[in-house]
Amino acid sequence: MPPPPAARDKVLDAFQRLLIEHGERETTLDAVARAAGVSKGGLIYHFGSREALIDGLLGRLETQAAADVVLMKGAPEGPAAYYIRTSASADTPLDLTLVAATRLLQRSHPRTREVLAAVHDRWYEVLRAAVGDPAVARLIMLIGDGMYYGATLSGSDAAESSTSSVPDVDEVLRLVDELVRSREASREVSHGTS
Amino acid sequence: MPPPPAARDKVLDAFQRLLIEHGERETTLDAVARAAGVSKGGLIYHFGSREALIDGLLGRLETQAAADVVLMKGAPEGPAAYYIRTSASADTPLDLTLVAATRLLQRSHPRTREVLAAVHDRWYEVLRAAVGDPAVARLIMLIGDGMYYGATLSGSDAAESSTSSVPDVDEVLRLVDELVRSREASREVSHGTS
DNA sequence: GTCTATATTCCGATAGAC
DNA sequence: GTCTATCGGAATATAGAC
Repeated sequence: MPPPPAARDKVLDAFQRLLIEHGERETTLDAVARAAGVSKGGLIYHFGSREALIDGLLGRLETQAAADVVLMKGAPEGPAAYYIRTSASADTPLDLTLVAATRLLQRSHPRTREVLAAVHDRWYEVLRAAVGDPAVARLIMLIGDGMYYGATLSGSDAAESSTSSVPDVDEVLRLVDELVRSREASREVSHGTS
Repeated sequence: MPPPPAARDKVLDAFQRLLIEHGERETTLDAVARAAGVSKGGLIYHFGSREALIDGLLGRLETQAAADVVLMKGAPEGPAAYYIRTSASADTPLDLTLVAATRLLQRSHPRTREVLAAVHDRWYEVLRAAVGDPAVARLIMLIGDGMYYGATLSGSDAAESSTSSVPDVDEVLRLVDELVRSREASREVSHGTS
C-alpha cells in the first residue's frame, strides 16, 4: 500500500480547523480549499461532495479512536487514569477530530451521532474491563466526558476561566482513586451481598 | 410591562428546534420563518439580522439559567443531586436552549462561549457553597457535564444505546454520596492536616 | 491530479404595500 | 406588525483545459 496522498489529509486538516474555529456555517468548500492551499476543483477531486468530506472526517475519527483504544489498554497508569487525563486536553490529533465531529452533530443526520456513540462505547468497554465495577466504570466515563466538555468550553488557550471552576487533572484522579478504594473496602465487608 | 409579544418567542422556539434537529447550516432565516409560521419579513421585524437572533437565544439562555439557579439553591434533595439529575434530561425548556446554544459554539465568535461559560460558573458557585470541598464540587460538576454530554449524544428518544454505557441517575447519585461520606470520614481522621 | 470558468440554486437583507 | 417582491452576493457542483 502506497503512502496516502498528502492532499487528502491537508484538506481534512483544514476542514477540521475551520469547523472548530468558525463553525459549520462558515466552513464552506471554498473556505476549506483556501485553507488547505488547493483550488475548489482540486478539493472536489478528492471529496466529490460536502457529504464525502464529512464521511472522510468520520472515517479518520474511527481510525484515530481505534489507535487510542490500543494505547488506552496498554497505558502504564491504567485505562481509567489514561481516559481522564486525555479527556482533559484538546490539542492532540484525536481531540481535534473529535471536536470537529461534534460540531456536525444534529438529529436529522444520524451518521455523525452513530460514529461518536460507537467510539464512546468502545472506550466504555475498555474501562469496564479495567475496573471491575460497571457503575464505577460509567462514573469514570462521565468524569472524562465532563472534562472533555469543559475543554471545549474554554478556548483551548486556557488561563482565562472567570472563576476557578476548571478542575485540575491530578486532583480529579486522586478523588477517583479514593472512590475506587472506598468501594473495594465496602465490598470486602459485605462480599456478595445484595 | 405588557406581556411580551408571542411572535418573538415562537421565532426563538423555531430557531432552537432547527439548530438541534438540523444543525447550524440548515438553520436559515427562511427555514426559521417557515417553522415559526411567519414570513421572512415578519421575522426580520423582530430580529433585524441573523446576529440578533443569536443574541435573542443567548438572552433567553441567561434568563432561564438564572431561574434554574434559584431552583437549584432551594432544591429539597440539595443542589448537587439537583444538578446531576437535571443534567441527565434533555427536554426541559432550559435544556433545549442550552443544546441549541452549544450548536453555535465556535472559537472565532466568543460571545456564545462566554455566556455558556458564565452560566457554567454560576452553577459551580452554588455547588461550591453547598458542598464544602471545592474539589468535590468540581467533580460533581464534571459528572453533571458528562451526563449532559451523553444526553446530547443519544438522540433524546433514548432506549437505543448500543451497549449499556448509559448510566442510571440514581446509581450515579449513590456513588457521589459514597464519595462525599468517604471524604468527610477521612477529614475527621486528620482534621486540618496538610 | 489540479486548475479556471461557469451554471444554478439559495441565503441574508432591503423596499415598500397593506 | 406582518406581508410580498426583489437585489446582490455566495454556495455547491459541473465542464473541460492543462
